[in-house]
Amino acid sequence: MMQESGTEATSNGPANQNGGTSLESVPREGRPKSATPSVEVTAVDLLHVQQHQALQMARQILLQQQQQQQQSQQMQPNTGRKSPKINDKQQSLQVPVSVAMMTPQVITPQQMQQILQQQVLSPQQLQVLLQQQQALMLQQQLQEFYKKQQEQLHLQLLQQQQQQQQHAGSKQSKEQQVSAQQLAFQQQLLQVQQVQQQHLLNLQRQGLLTIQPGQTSLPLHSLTQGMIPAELQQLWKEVTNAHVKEEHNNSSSNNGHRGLDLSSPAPPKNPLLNQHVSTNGQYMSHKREGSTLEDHSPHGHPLYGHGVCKWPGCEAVFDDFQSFLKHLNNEHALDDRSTAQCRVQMQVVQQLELQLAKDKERLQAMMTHLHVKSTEPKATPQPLNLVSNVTLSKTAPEASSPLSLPQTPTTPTAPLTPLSQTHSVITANSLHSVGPMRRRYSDKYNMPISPDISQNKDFYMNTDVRPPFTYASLIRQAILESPEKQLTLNEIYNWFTRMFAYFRRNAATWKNAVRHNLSLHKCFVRVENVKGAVWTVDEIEFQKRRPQKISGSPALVKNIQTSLGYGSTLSAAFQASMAENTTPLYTTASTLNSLANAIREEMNGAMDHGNSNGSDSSPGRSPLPAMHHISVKEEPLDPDDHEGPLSLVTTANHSPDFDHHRDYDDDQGHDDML
DNA sequence: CATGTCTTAAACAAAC
DNA sequence: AGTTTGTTTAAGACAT
Repeated sequence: MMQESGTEATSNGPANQNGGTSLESVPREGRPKSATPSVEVTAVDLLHVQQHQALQMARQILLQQQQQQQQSQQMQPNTGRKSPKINDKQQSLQVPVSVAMMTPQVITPQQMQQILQQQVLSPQQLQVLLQQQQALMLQQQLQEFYKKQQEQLHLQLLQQQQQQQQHAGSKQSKEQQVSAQQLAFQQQLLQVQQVQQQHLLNLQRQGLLTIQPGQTSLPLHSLTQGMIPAELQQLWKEVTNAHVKEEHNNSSSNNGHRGLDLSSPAPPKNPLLNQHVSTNGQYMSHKREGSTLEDHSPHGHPLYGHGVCKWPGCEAVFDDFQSFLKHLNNEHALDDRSTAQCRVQMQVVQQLELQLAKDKERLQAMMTHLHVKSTEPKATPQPLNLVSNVTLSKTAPEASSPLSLPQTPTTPTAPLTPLSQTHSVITANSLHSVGPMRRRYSDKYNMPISPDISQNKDFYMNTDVRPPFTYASLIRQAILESPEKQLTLNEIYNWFTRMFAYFRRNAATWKNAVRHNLSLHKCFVRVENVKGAVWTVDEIEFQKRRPQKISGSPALVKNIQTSLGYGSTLSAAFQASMAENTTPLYTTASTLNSLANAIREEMNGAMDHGNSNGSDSSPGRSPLPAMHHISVKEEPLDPDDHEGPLSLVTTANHSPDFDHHRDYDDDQGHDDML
């Protein structure tokens, strides 16, 4: 119980950190409040701040790129591809002012275009950026709309008052008119509020905005804060007024005009956009269901749903479709505003499509890359194998050549891409996500981690990521990397900390684990020494301890191959170690083990690793309780002595005094070595 | 669901 | 007396 929580805590900690340092970090974290202009922290403010952050980032990147570009193409007027505005970008970057929007947060289409084209942002970032842009634009339109409404309302009220005062007893008709107008405005106001609320809700659902439920109520005041009435009014006029005839163009280009609509909050009307968004990325789901609803509307008009006009910012309510159509024709006809909206929307869609295309492309590239790699994995491991050559003892065949080299464990080989994998299956797993740790293990069971380790050496050395290998694998690697294939506990510790940034923390935990593993696994053989003891690896045991699942996996083949070529390699290793250690009795003992095991291995041949062997391997190791304190674990008194090979091993090094005496003498003899 | 592996935690003991 | 090194046991998470 306690352990569990503790476990989770420790394991989560690192995971989180990883997330934070890596891509996951979307602009939602802590950010300075200074960005918020208004005093009270409202939902809108929060939104702004978030957006601001994201945009800030994007802008910075853009700026940098701009500078670079400028440097490269300094005096060139505008080679700009599309618009001549490119020159202005520098400006607009710092104070971006899009046509209809005034707040600095908005990224101009050009900027967006650039971001997209240059792919300076990750897909996720882009996603967020786009979403936020949309949200922001909506927000702004809402602001403007509301502002305008308020002002008009004010005006109306004033007028009304004046009129009332002046013509105290004037005609009712006039009064009625006025009050009717008033009512209309109030209604509109209400609508706006609704729209806004919906919008906010949507934002919340999208994760763009995180506020407590209670806060959802509209901070209308804040919306109007800091706005310049005149400008707003004008803008609003531009955007809202103007009625002409045919809205058909719009409906025909229907898909195009909706991104920034005020009505976006309302259930979606534009399936296309939704599609894009959803195809594109992760945030969607939310408005999906809604869209189908609108089919209810008799004619399935995309701008009409639930008796509400869904034209951006309209939300007028209609009892029947006819009146809606009429309204549509009258209110939302072809004019500057509409076209402008359409244009903007088109751009949005374009960008989304562009992004989608890019992402698709990228995905394709990734897939092909990984595929290719999986087919020709050999290419990578070899050059990198300087370090892992020790691995040879296991991955015999290829290693034979590097064997001659004295390993240089410490030299940081220049690995390829850090994330490249030897075992490149294209599963999400193989992208060994930085996140959670253990789950990946099943794979690595089968695989020779060594190449992977060496390939990603730099990566693991510098990144606080938990390596996807078991302690046993790592320990083995550490030991095998050592010149003498033996390490003291402390040296193992050091290897861990040296090779993995991850193991520079929580020392108590992982050290305990290391010790535990050393003791637990038969494959680690402790050889005593004056100074204490060194640990060696019994390759055979190591191999033995994880056969089952191998079936089918390429690793299996490799393993089998390995085992076949084993004898020679091992003997080579043996020779090497012998050469290094002049008369190391203890070494001899352990190596002897290996050798014997190797022989046994060869005898058993390929089937050894398969399943047939399961019978002898597993029983062999478990029932050996007694002889733990003996320096060489190879239990001489193995109950099931059936296995010929094993008994062979046993005979080779078992005699009790062999251990003790020898240890003694050896130690002294070996001190120099150590 | 049973089983095996891996990890983490922790108690203990012997050696340093 | 405190630390290191080893050994064990227990238990939870995962994968098969």
